Amino acid sequence: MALRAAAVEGKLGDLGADQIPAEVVIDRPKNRDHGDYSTNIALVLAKPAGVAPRVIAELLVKALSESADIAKVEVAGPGFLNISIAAAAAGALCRTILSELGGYGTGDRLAGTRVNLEFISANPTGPLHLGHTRWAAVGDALGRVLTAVGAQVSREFYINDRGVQMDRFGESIMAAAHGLPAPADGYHGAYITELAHEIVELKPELLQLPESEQAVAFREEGYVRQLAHQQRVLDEFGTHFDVWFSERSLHSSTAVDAAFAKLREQGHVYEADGATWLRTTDFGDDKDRVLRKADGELTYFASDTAYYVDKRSRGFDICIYLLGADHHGYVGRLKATAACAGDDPERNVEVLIGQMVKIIEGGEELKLSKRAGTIITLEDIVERVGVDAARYTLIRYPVDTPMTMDVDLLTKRTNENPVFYVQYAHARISGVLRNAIEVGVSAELSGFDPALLTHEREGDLLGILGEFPRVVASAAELREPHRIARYLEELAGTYHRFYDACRVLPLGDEEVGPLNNARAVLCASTRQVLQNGLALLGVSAPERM
RNA sequence: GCCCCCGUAGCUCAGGGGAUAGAGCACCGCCCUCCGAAGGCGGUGGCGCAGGUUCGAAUCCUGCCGGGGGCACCA
Repeated sequence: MALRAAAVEGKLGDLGADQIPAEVVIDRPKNRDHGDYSTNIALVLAKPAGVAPRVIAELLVKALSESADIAKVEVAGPGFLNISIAAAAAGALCRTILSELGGYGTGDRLAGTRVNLEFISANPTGPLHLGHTRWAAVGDALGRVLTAVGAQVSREFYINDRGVQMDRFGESIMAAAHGLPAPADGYHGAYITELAHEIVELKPELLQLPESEQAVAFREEGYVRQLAHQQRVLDEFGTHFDVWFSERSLHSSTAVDAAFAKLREQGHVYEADGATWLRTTDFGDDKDRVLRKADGELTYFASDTAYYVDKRSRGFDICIYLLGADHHGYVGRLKATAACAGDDPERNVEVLIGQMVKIIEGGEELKLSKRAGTIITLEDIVERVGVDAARYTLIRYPVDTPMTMDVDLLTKRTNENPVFYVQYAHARISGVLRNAIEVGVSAELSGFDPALLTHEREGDLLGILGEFPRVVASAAELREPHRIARYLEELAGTYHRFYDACRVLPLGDEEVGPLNNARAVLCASTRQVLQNGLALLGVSAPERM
């Protein structure tokens, strides 16, 4: 595709001269009649060149039609250039896919960029709920997508293991251990009693401790178990973290002091009313934030700030935060904090805000979890629909739109259910390829003749297979893993239509011919791309269903 | 009051300035003696409103209307 830029330069010398863009935007037209690819370059250049778009387009047509890979070039509408690729050139894509295998679709757009991806970051005081589950799926997929374009990604879970919530947690378990109801504003739910029983069984001596020590002891025991529980649940969900970062560790190390020193150095820290403040209003925040309260205690904001400074000191170029909609107020202060630390808030900090998730079953919204008492947990979801369906459907929507998970839909095995639609395509191809071996049709590249793939549906399939790398790149760039899912649905549909129209294996006692082989190669290529895409979502690609 | 998100088909939602705005469901009608019908094909039907930028706007900007969420020396 790059050949054209050179061709243009000489002929457009008329007026445009050297302001010809290095890259030309090439689209896949929605309408098949407009060729395999199209470009608006003539429309874009018309104004600066002072030449009618169609004149420029005609020049390009001449240059392009010299290529053997291009079957047809046409000027259409106001000056669009519609390009059709020769079958042989289009089919050669299968060679690329089947030699790159799992590497097909990856790129180097973010090579050398170090990304810190923080998500979920729940308190270790209870089970993970529906909102966390969305992040568990999306955050993990985003990590995979960023990695696929070359970024060095560290996934981090920030453990809020400090502060009054932890104390309430300890007190609640202690109360349960004594058979008492949870204190006001304490934690409820069956899991608290379970934790209490478990701890008492193992360490009955805790019950003899003085009350204040006892609450601390229960807090710590509960903390260890609840965190381990979250880790296990996430592990089973297929979401893995590189770093579990404890808020306490910020305070036991020199991180907080280091962060304060850095901020003072930049001149944005001041004292007022006995408290220590960060002047975030210097950078657009609506009010300054307290770092250390008048009573000497550090605020939660102080921890956040120290954590951010720590991330940057560990060498991350971009710190991505995935937060729930109820935290959108953080965006301003997070960016301002970065600015206070001397960073570029536009480049170094990115915040993705996730909207609410609802879950319905039998037409009714689910609100109760047996175990957690009130909230729907990650485990409740997995129990109902399984890991694949949960992950897929949570990733399938842009995070900034509220979404509803429909349990009944997700357990259906029809094309209403996008997870199964995509997985089914994979299983279907797997079945065809299994049969191919039996009847002696080869899906190997040796002897593959791409020029045989001339059917319209074959062309459609090749076209969409070729788009995969661009989809991955844009999903990474826009931090939108849902694009992968949408692409896979389109790919699956295109395959089903191909399958319907193009017989892969010979019928009855027909001889095996080169077209059978070529189509089998196309099937294998499609299966590979489905696998690669599903892998980016952390969803399995079953051989059979 | 200030801030964030969202208004696209009857429903659930896609759509990074491009040509005739897509998919699933729902409704009507088709396609299996043979590769997985867990599928495919055809029909019906839509960008909240008003301006602006542009050769071109669902997309970018402003205002309005309608819905959801958020404001802390809490965590």
